[in-house]
Amino acid sequence: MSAASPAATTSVPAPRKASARDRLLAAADELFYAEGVHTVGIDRIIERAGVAKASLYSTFGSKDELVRAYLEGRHKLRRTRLLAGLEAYDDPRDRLLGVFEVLAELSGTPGFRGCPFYNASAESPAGGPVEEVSNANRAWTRGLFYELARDAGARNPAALADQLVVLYDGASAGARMDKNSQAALTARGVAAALLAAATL
Amino acid sequence: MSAASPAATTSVPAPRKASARDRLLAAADELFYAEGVHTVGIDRIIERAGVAKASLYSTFGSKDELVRAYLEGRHKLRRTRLLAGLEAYDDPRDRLLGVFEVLAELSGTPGFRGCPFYNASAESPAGGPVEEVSNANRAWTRGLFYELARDAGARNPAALADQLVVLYDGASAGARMDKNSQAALTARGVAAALLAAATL
DNA sequence: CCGACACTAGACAGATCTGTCTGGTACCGT
DNA sequence: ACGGTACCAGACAGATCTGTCTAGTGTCGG
Repeated sequence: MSAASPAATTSVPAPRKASARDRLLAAADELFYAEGVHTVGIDRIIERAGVAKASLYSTFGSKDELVRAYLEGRHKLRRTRLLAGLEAYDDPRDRLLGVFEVLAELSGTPGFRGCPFYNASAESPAGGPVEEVSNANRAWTRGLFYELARDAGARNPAALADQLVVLYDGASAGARMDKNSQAALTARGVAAALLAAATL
Repeated sequence: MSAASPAATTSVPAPRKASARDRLLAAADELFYAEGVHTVGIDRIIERAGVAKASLYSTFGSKDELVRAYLEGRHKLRRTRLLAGLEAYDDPRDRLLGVFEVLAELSGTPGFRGCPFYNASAESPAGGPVEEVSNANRAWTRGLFYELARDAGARNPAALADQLVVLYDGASAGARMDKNSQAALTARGVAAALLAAATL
């Protein structure tokens, strides 16, 4: 340990500068999401990341695995963002509707282009890594809605979760296609009505 | 009418064999929808269509224009299928819900892969032909829901149409991602509840 | 000081993509 | 019989894609 010089340390975790891996993931995230995984070539990614091509292939092995890593990053980010957004609410009903508020905020930001999993899936063959991560993401979303529906006292939380998933998917797709975040608020309104009816 | 010899005629409209244009469109429709517009190359299309490359370029001019023609064909087909499906119902309420039944049937067929416009849009740059045709298709859908909502006696047909669009988008996306047409029936159920509430 | 390590720069191979061009065939109406 | 039209088969050009390989740089622990 010792360490005479200043900032001597960060013994294990953090390199002094963003690692090639992190810069690659950041560049892939921006470009893949904005333009599609198939449209964006390796060369564009390494150029934006300022990284050598050999580093990409020694780190990820193939473009497919970089795409998987990109989607896994999106999955993790989405979970933390959503859970953090729900912390603002105490009432179970507000927490459930809060999912749509997080989506409304997100879908109003300039670069919003819909669900990254659906987008990648639309241009990827079935059975690949994209489908795997997408399935995990969808299962997590449905589980979240199930728990929120149960906590809010829904009589049939599984049925309500199915309905909420439809609303969520529709709001995301609609906001993307119509370039307008209104769909998320519309979905929120419907969700509120469904919840009220499910807890009579 | 008449027709002495078998297949004697079809005077003007139909050539004795499917034209190169029609075979190209049929091949493009299958391949683009199943695998994505960017994944499928020109060579695969002309091979499946049994058509020379020169015929493709003299007919459509570019791949982009072939993609536009593919989506325009989908748009037209979707309109006729939907309107034909709604003819089965008289009651305005049934007609409105019939949209979701047509979707349920369609999303249960083997090759279903979600909305062709969304899928193409996910891998195409903004401002191109894909966006144009997509916008036309979405405007038509929303208009249809508006008319159905109005005919069914909704107090605020525009607001109800917005909700129905969200449900429709969500059902389509969910059926694609979960490989299961249940989402359309879930959406139908929600739509029925919304319609009931909107016509109290 | 030195060897391991992480990384950079870029040439290269091989495949694949869009789009063009040449040359030839079959059928059409006149 | 003939010119036009529609079409086919495939070579070709030029760009772009993924992935590999060589060679060199800088840094760090021991």
